[in-house]
Amino acid sequence: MKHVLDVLEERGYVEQITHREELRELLGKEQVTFYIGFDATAPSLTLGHLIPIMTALHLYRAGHRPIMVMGGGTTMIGDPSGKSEMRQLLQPETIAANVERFRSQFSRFFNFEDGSALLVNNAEWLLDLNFMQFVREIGRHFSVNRMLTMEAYKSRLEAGLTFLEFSYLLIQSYDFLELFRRYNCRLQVGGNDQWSNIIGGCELVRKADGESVYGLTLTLLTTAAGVKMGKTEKGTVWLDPERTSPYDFYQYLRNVDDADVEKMLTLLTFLPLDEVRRLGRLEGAEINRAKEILAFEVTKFVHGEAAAQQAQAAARAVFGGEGSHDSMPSTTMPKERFAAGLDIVTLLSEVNLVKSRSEARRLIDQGGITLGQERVESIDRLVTVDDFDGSELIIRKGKKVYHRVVLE
RNA sequence: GGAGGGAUACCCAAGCUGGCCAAAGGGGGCAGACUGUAAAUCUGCUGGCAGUGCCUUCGCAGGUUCGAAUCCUGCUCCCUCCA
Repeated sequence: MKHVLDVLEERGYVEQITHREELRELLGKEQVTFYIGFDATAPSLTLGHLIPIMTALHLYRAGHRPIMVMGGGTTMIGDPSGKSEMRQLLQPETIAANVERFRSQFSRFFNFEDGSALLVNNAEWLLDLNFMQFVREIGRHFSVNRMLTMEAYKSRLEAGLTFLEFSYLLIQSYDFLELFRRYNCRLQVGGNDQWSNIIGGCELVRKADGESVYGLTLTLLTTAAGVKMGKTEKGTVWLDPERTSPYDFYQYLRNVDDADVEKMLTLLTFLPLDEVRRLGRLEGAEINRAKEILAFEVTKFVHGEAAAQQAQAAARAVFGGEGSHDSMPSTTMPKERFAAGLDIVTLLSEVNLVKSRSEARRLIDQGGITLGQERVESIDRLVTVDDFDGSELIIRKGKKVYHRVVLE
């Protein structure tokens, strides 16, 4: 069996490692406990979080023990790394609520029941820290001179950095020490923007307890154009189906740039590399096949097979013209509403296809609305029962947004 | 605590010798054409309501004025330098 570090490197997850050879040897000879921390700044994990999750799973499958650390404590501070301005401080209740969401989302991917994987919240040991004690025992190991030269703070040293945030590095470093002491955790994995924080932790454990621990950073999910992946016009692509429906999730992946397909397949699926390479080589319209596989596999991973099947069927129905429309977003409206004809602008805003009536007018003026097969030419267009195909009417906005109105 | 600079629409950023400002320009986004549910390109749109009129908007609250993003007062937040 291939060494797990080689697998991670081959698939392009790894950005930097502290002591590569030592770590490789350690991972090869015994079960290693490692941790990945997650900021509890949002009420759901996002597409980008799949990178650390996939990495953890690769290690997990190779027999190592993951600790998924939820930042119930660290989020009280807010990591300034790479940020150009200070984050809004979150309320403790909000953080606690976010942590609970994460807890259930992580449970999809790991088995926390049998102890093969652990789920912990750093609020447990951070919230009640005593400042004097902390500064004396932990603070003395950190050089401010050194911290000031760190790339992660560069933009902040120009724009302003408060001590609150500057202390973040110590807090996260302390996490590593705590996890090392509690669980013999010897490896911290994180996004590449976490490099400074991770090194901080490694050095702290070394200085405080004289033990060797390691750090490994991951590539960030970006498009070929260098833009952070997982952001859309509607905002972030969430893993929570209530925030990003499985259909939209599927569509997001189905529509990635040609140039990104191979990378996404490598990072976000478990498909064998030779298969990924083969799919990545497809040209022209053929590459759509690879995109379908990407979308299906990742949706299945996150939302389960049934949801993935449904999303795929819905997408094919809409774009391929076959299959049923059942999974399309739809609104049920009473038949009487259309008896005298309902004006198109009102209809569009009632089914939430537009944010305002002005937007609806604009859209229609520009030929962006289609009812069934017919493009709407006038903003005065009345929609009647005759426009329905049986009891349903498919409204299309632009090329990709569909909505079904069902009569009742 | 003292001195100076700043806060403009989703973001960046003009305007700030008062009316011609719903507010230049860029980015982003949306729509159209071309396509492969791609990229690139070109075109249009991008506060709300309503057929060219009205309403809300230029950090917040007041004031001056026929009229204010533009002038005055107070407040909040941010930055820089000094203590």
